[in-house]
Amino acid sequence: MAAMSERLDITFHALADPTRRAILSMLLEDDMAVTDVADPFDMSLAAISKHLGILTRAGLISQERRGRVKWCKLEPDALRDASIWMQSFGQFEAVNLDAFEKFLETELSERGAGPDAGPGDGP
Amino acid sequence: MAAMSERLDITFHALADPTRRAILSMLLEDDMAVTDVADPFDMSLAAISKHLGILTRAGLISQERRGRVKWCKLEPDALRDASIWMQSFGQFEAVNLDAFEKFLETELSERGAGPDAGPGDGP
DNA sequence: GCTATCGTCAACCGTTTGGTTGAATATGGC
DNA sequence: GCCATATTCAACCAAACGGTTGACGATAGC
Repeated sequence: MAAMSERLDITFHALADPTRRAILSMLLEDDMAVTDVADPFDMSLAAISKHLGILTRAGLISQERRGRVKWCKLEPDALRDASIWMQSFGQFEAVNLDAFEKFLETELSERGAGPDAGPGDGP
Repeated sequence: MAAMSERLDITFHALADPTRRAILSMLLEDDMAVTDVADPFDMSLAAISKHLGILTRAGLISQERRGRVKWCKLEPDALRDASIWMQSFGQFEAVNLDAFEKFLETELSERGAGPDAGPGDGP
């Protein structure tokens, strides 16, 4: 399926930039306006706007305009295809399977505890 | 952790190219020599050699020279960090959790059945 | 020792990327 | 209506990307 391949291109490319991953981390905590997203970065607003466009095209976030403010919201589902693609490479390695079992365990036991700083990778 | 961020940059960038993902798919089935990897692609050997260099630097494959032939081997462990990073964005979404539980189920039930064509995305 | 094969290197090319700046386009509040 | 705020657009820039070609360095086989 060619469309799938293109989607993976776009998704992985979007994730291959530390600024964009940091933005995703920030959005884990809450929806944010574009200006607020840009605030902690040592970079022009226009640059952040471009990054947000790339994340939006990848489906990793959605942007909704309310008044003059555009709100950015994380869309974690978009990661699923890429994540599943990646896992297909691990499925014949016992080590990797263990890693995912462990992930699920901690995921389940920590369920309900709010995020504190996201997965790291801040600016 | 800056080193972690850089590793994610390199890993995701390596995955953001259809040729490189196709190479990984091919290596799922067996280890291959550089020339054999290049064979199905409509592209120069030098170009494939560069792609293999990028995959190697990302730790996604390893290359071992035996005689005049250089063998390429998949290293699925390198995907683990990136995969775990991705999952951290899904962990507050029940839908995603379900997806991973389902993945684990099918993974466990299909264990032992050899791969037939990899996860697709061929050239 | 020749010659063919395997793979990389170096130089080049056009395109894309990630950033800048300044102007433009809403919308909101008084 | 007017000014401030929020966001994007357009043009530009240096650097990186993905590809080509041709020369080159090893190794294998005869």
